[in-house]
Amino acid sequence: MVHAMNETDFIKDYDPSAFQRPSVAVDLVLLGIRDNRPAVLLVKRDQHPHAGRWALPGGFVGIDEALDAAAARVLREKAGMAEAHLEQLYTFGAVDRDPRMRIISVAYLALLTERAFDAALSAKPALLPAAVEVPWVGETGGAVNVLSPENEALTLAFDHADILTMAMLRLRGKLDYSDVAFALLPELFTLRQLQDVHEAILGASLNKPAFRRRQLDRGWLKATGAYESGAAFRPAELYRFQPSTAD
Amino acid sequence: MVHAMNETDFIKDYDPSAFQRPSVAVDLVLLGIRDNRPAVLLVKRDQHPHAGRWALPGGFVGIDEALDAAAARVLREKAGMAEAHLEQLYTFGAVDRDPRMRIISVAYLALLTERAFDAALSAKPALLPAAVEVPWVGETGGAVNVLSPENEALTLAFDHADILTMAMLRLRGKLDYSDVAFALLPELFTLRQLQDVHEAILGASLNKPAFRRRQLDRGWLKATGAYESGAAFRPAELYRFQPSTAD
DNA sequence: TGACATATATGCAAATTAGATATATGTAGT
DNA sequence: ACTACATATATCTAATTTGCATATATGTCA
Repeated sequence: MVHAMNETDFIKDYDPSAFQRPSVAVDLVLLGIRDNRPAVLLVKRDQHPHAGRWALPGGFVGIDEALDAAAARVLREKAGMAEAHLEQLYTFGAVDRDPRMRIISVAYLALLTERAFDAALSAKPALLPAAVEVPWVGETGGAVNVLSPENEALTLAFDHADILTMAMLRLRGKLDYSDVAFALLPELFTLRQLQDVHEAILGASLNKPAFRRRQLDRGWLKATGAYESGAAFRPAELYRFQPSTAD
Repeated sequence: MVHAMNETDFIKDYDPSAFQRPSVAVDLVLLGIRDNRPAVLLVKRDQHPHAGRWALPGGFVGIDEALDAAAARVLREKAGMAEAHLEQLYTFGAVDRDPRMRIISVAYLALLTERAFDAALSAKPALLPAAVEVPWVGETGGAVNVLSPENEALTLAFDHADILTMAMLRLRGKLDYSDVAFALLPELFTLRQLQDVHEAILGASLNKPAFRRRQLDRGWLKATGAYESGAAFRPAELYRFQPSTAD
């Protein structure tokens, strides 16, 4: 970034409220699948607004930091995680979403494998793994319910319930035309595991042969020839996600 | 918004760069269909970065202004338009997207009927109606080409070509599962007009009976019993968009 | 060795979609 | 008034996709 000019020289031409700028933050929906249910990692607020409530981990965007970089940094700092599927979700900019001051929040969706989810919990024991339920309302889904490990309903801080709702609906919407599901699975997985992930996100059960056919026809799955181990019955073949050559 | 506390009391606890905040702007993709092709309204930059280039109309977000409100204001001020379908698109936050200073831009997609598009042009003659082409690349689409009325290729200012590209791809993606197409049509329209809009956005031609069936089965169309006039052949029935009762 | 649980494969009916074709209905010209 | 014409609208059939049931395969474990 070029800071050669004196900012004030031109800011006034463009931005009458240049010295009353909103702050910009990123908030992360750290999503994984646990026990075949969607789960998010939350942090407990210990300060003024909504103190004691659970919230999405977030942080302010540095003046010389790209949005994606800020999201990656929060992922690193708050979840101790080097990498994860990270995609921008939506930007929340209601004036009073934070009672302290004007904060515009760019929400990101981070998809974690079960391993990564648990690793984050170990690295940051203060994180709460909360189950997420998305009721079926009018063909898509309604506002989410967030449940603590003890199955208590949680009220999230700020507008974080809205953010989480949007994350879940977005995930549902993208599920069958994109490759997001694979971000929730380990390198090698069985078709059953893939179906479990889909069912967890959709909150519905799917027809097995049809699901299998669709997935295989997609051309994204590469059979490894290896099989799962430890099963008390016939083991399933392990597949690997391989983005199609055309894309 | 509550400004009761002195901001500096708590900002420092949360934001180490509190006094070096990015500016937040909104940029609008004002999109309509002209001559069965997608078109956007652009403004000419007369100042420093990218002076002379065409850009998306935009404006800074006021400290006490919601993001959606800022977008609506820009729509009003820059396009002289009271209302239009307005939806948030994506937030662009690369550090060097503006060489002057750090500006995070929340892009909005505004869908205009042909009438509204022309009205904006009359109200603000400085606006340029530019045609947009989205080449088919790998199943979805590639970077857009923007053409002036004289068919010259235009290079947009800043990262506005990226914004426009995302707008077009988003529109394509939503076209057949959402009701966006109706935002581009007048109150009353024929099935042919609806199909024309779809074809313009997809950049492909569709099968007529199949399209007709799908649209009618959706339950969003209400036949009026009235027919178009002025056609030199059999006039088509006029339909009205009626959101389904379930949603 | 056989019960068992699940993976995998196959088959078929139902539903959806694509495409072609036929029919209807307005305008415009003679 | 009649006919050509262009397009709307309706109908029909084949192809494709999907849902679901059933059959077969293959591992563990008692």
